[in-house]
Amino acid sequence: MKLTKEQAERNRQAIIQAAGEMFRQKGVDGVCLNELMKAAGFTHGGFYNHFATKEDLISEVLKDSFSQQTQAIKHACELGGEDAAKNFHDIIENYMTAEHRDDPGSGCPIAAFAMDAARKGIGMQAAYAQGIENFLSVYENELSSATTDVNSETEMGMSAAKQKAIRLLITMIGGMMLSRAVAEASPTLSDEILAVGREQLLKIINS
Amino acid sequence: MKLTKEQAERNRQAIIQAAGEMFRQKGVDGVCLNELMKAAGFTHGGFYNHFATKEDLISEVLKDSFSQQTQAIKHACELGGEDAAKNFHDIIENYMTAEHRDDPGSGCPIAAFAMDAARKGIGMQAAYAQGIENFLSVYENELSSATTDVNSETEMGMSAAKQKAIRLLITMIGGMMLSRAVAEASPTLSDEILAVGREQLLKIINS
DNA sequence: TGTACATCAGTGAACGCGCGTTCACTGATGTAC
DNA sequence: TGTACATCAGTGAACGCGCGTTCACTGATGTAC
Repeated sequence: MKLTKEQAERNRQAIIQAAGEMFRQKGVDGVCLNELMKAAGFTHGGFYNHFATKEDLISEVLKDSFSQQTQAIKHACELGGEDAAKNFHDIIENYMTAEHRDDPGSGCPIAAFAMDAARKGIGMQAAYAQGIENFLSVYENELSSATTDVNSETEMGMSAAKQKAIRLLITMIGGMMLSRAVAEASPTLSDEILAVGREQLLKIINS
Repeated sequence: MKLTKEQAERNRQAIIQAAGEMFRQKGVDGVCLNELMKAAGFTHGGFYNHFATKEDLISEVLKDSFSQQTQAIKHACELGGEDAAKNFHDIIENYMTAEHRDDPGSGCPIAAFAMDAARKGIGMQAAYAQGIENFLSVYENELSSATTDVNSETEMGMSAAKQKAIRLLITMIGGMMLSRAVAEASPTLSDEILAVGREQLLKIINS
């Protein structure tokens, strides 16, 4: 039962899509190929028609997740128009929410894959680091268009825009991961972390 | 070859200690009982003389790691004396370093166990959340002793001290996890993240 | 205080299960003539 | 354009390995008399 090239490619994308959600929810080691293929609508043996190894799928998933996220941000910024401060405000209000916290599967890959990137092999970490670099330059660009003084060098040897971008990233990822880490056991604390994180992010934007 | 009660208890502590380091390095799923017991100096079969299950060990390790960390902070604050700003300055300079980043095994359990807490069962998350609550109240206490206005309520429904403590925690954990997540693939970016995180933390202390 | 017995931390082999991976097979698609 | 054959995505059983856990056994410690 060979399929058309187009159908085969759609199936491949379906596997990547399902893996993207499940890996973000449970981690790359928390998902076995059997349940993954079942979620994508296939039996597990067919996996190796599309990918050489699980490792191979993981790097495809990382590339895919990061490019989707970067595209989404760029798109939001273009839709939002010239007012960079308002664009960031919208991004933050979308990011630091209980909905995002409770649905990692369709959420931020930087928060979801940070631990796997730190612990898995250099291949995965390289894909992850590349994703972060791209993400940061989108932020930098948008920040640079907002004000003029952010283009100046700081005593830390990087542009003020990059510094601000990293500050935002640290706070988003730290807030999201911490609020997720206590979400079930201490829902109140989890909400407080989100609220403080959001307020801190707005402070950074307006600084 | 039964041992004295004292020796048996020392051996149990040796297992917890080894597990504490290895779990922080590789995650609780990244360490098998065989290598764990070998690292502690035993054969794997003896594990169940001390713990009912791996789960059981994990919660012992969490309790132990968090109490050690809390003790260390309290101790540092007492040694440092009354100057709370200087105490926090010291804590931050110790935390946001390449040494800490490159040695998670003897480092901060909040950063090391965040992902496992989010994804493993409610038991582990409860122990983790309790550890964070304790940690936050130590910070709150120290912050309250520093200034007077931090005791005021804010519009967010929590004390200014707690708000500040959460801000510090978010930035420490976000900065450490991110810098670890790219440490091998992008050492320059990893260092930049540490530097920006440190500067941001000092800014929070002095605000 | 000495003797006999129960306890229990340690050892190392074994079990059972889940996982990543392989394999023989199917049959529709795409290609060569 | 039609026919014959190679390709290849899918299926489901099987393999091999690693892991958590169990088990029979050992022998020094701790306890009961």
